Amino acid sequence: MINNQDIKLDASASAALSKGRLRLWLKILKTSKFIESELREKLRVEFGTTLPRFDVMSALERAENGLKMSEISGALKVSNGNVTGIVNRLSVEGNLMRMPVEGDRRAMRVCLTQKGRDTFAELAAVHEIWVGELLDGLGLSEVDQLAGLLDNTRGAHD
Amino acid sequence: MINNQDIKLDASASAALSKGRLRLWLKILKTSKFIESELREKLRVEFGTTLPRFDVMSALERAENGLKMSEISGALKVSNGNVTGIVNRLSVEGNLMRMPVEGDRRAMRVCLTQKGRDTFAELAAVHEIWVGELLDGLGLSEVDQLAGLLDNTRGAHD
DNA sequence: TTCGGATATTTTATAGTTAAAGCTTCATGC
DNA sequence: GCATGAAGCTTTAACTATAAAATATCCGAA
Repeated sequence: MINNQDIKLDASASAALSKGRLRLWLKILKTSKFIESELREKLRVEFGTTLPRFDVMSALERAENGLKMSEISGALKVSNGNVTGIVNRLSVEGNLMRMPVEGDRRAMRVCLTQKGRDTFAELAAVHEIWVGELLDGLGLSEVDQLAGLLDNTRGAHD
Repeated sequence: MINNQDIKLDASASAALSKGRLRLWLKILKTSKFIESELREKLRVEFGTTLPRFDVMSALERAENGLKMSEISGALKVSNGNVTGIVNRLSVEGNLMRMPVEGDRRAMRVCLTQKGRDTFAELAAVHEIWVGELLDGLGLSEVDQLAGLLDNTRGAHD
C-alpha cells in the first residue's frame, strides 16, 4: 500500500535526482569546453592549426590505408560537407592527398602525406602532454573511476 | 638511492598515467559531444531553436534586470561578436530587447521580453527532462561521485 | 538494358565561433 | 578644455558546423 507520504517522498527524491543530473551535465559541459578551448588555443598559438584539422589527421593516422570521406565524417561524427572543407584546407597545406578509389568513381580515399604524418606526430606528442597537464588533478585510480562512471551514460561508447 | 629499475618503473607508470588521462579526455569529450548534439537536435526539431539561443536566454532568465552584452559573453565564455549575432536573432524573433543603459551610452542592457520568458520556461522544463533521460544510467550517488571527481580538474569551477 | 533507388561526395544557405580591427563613448590626467 | 587610453559594442574575415539540395556513380531488378 502506497500512501500520500510515500508519493510525496518519491516525487521530491525524483526532483532532486533530476536537478542533480542537470547540474552534473552543466559541470561536464564546463569541464569539456574548458579543456577543449585550452587545446584549441595552444594549437592555434603554437602551431597555427585547429582542433578539427588535428582530429581529421588523427583519424587518418590510425587508418593504415587512408579513409574515404564518409568514413572520416562517420569517425568524427560530423557532417559530410564539413569534412569536405577541412580536407580541402589540409590538402592545400600539403598534409594529405585525395586518391581515387578503384572500382568506385564516386568515392575518394584520403591519405596523409609524409609531411602530414610528420606534422601529426609532432602535434600528437604535445597534445598528450597538454591533456596530461590539464588533468593533473586526477591520479590513476581517479582516472579509472571517472571513466567507469562515464560508461554509465549513453554516448560514452563506440 | 634511486637505481635504474626505479627510474624505469617510474617512467612506465608515468606513461600509463598520461595515456590514461588522454583516453579519459577522449571519453569526456565523446560523452559531452553526444549529449550536446542530442539536446541540439531536440531543440531544433521540437522547437526550431538552437543551443546558443537557449544558453543566452538561460543567462538572461537568471538575471533580474537583464545583462549587458559583455556580461552575457562573460557568463557564457564566448566572444563579444558572437553574442552580437545571437542577440540580434533573438531580438528579431521578439524574445528579448536591447535597452539603453542610463549613464553609459556605449552599453546596452539586454532583457527577455514576456514572450521570451514564456518561451524559455517551456524550453527549460523539457531541457531538464531531456538531460535526466540522457543521464538515466546515473543514480544520486553516482552523480555526486562524478561531480566530485570533475572538481579535481581545472575548468570545472567558476 | 534500362530504370529507379541507394550511395559518395560536393555545394549551398544559414548559423555559430573566434580574433582582430573599428567605432563610439567614457574617464582620467594635464 | 582636451588629449589619451580604456571600455563596450559591432563589424569583418576566416573557419567550423549543419541540413538540405544537387551531382555523379553504382547496383539490382524488371
